[in-house]
Amino acid sequence: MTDILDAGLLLSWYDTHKRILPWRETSDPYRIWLSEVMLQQTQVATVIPYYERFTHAFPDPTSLADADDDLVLKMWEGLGYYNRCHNLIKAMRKVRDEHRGWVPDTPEVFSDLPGVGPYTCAAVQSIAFGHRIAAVDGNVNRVVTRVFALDGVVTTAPVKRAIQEAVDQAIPEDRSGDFNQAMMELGATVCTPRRPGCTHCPLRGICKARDLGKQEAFPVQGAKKKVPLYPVALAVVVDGGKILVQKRPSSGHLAGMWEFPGGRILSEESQVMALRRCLLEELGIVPEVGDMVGSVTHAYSHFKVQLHLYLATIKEGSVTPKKGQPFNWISPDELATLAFPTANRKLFPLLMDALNKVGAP
DNA sequence: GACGCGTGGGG
DNA sequence: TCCCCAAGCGT
Repeated sequence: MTDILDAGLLLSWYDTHKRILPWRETSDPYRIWLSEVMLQQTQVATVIPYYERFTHAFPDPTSLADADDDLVLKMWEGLGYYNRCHNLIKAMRKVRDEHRGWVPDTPEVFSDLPGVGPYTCAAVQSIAFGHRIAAVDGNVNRVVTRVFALDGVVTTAPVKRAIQEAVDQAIPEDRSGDFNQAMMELGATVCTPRRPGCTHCPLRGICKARDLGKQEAFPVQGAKKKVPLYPVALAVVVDGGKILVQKRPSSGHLAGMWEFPGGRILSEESQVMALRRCLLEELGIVPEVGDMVGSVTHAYSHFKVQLHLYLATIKEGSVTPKKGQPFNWISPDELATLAFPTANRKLFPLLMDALNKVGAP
């Protein structure tokens, strides 16, 4: 590799063009860490309100470590990738119990914490403590593959090595944190996936992709597989003005979130049949299935669901979850106090309409 | 190394 | 409407 990323150029561009962001107004390692976790696979505009609420409710690692898991998850509700939240809680408890409440200031110790991978370690340790470690995220991948016209699939080992080498060489002794942020800021605001602003890019003079007129051809992505669509039947089981909600297992998909009971509709099975089967299997109850509340579709990262929600009452049996999952009878008002996945939340307004109709004279 | 893991915005 | 993508990590 003949050319090298010019750190001076990037830093002076950053000084002039960086956005004002809440986590850039602090030097608190905890807040910088919190922002980096929230920003994983998540856009700045989405993160800002969550960051503000978290820092207000939990101003330091110990206050987050001492908080109730369900409250923290409720505050994370809607941000997605909920294992980030669970790992964050675990990490803060380790900080409280093993590091006297202080965020570790060495990469070796810090990277041992749950949810801290290579990127987050490099970002926090460089920005908060000045360690000279290059952070490679999606933005950096895009900038570097364009500057050097790296035409292999970006997720393959040789390309990853080349990217790492390029930033390792370029990162300066001074202002390593600002260098990392400059690379990401450039990727986020100028060297964008589509229609990059090459004419006002500080690297326009050395960018090979621009020379070739093929900026948008980089990075080369691997083949994506298309996601399946699963039909799902759910029930609002009503009893004496209360409705039944169930807590998901503490690991896996949507860990620890609350939801309406139900499950996948098998082929050859009607929605109502599926609902009867699932409620018997999961909860040991035979329902009387009533009116449909409504349907919504929702796309997760790796599949889509079509949710069909029905009103129901218990005809036989009492609720005894097969896997010992916690459940709760709540008033409709209390739905807002529990952490629900967005797919379930889409059903809330439909449910309120349905309950008003049933309850009205 | 591949896959599981959310959500909202933009084209 | 649908596809792509965004400051990744754990298994």
